[in-house]
Amino acid sequence: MPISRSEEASDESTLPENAIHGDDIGQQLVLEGEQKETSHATGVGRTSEDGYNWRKYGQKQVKGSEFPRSYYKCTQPNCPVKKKVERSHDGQITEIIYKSAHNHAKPHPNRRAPAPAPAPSTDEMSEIAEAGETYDKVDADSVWGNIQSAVKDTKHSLEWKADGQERTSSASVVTELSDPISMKRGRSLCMFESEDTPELSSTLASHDGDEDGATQAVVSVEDDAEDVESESKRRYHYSI
DNA sequence: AGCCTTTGACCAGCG
DNA sequence: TCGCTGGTCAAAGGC
Repeated sequence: MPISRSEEASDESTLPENAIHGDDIGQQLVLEGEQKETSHATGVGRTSEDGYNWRKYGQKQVKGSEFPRSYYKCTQPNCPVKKKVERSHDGQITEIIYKSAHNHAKPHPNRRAPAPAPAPSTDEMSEIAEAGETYDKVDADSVWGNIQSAVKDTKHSLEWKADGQERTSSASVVTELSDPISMKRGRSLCMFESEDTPELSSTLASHDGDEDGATQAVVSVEDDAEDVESESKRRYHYSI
């Protein structure tokens, strides 16, 4: 069931750029909430959790987990990014694995694509190109570099009986900054690392052998169901 | 009309 | 070599 989170919107708007800058080899990981990603149809609202647009291209029941894993691709034309998402029966995301890095800027929240035209192509380009400085501009809009929004909704913890590994999941938040820039930004904003971030374990693995510069970011969302209330807190003090 | 989700089948890697 | 598993493709249907 779709939990209607209040907002994807807010997510998006609040969730800013976890973008990475293009070539970086980036490593990024983002944790998303669990909103249903797509409101469907053409239009706005397809951006999900991390602000990018994703298209689901497959789903499969994997062995270790009792929940199916979904496969998504970034809809941006030349963006190689893919992500695997596992979610529990209530729609809560239990794990997200990103592969590769976006080579484009994050689409604007209310806009589908970066607008091909006229305008400014500089915007996104510049972000990619000179992230550092441009960020400032961008910042105006979105302010922080890359945080992830969290997951919320923890209803119960489920047990992953997997083969041996057990994990309770429900959701939690993970904040991870891998980009220097973001780091910097994060720091200046003092937002991450909420003191109450429960246990979130995130693993980041970069394989550089895989595909050129391919990266994989694994985000495991585990958490204590009991923290439900901390959710709000968890929302990271995002304050500008 | 366009794009997305769903779902079964196919393919490749590994033990 | 065979079987298993994970990942991707592609057709059909929906919004």
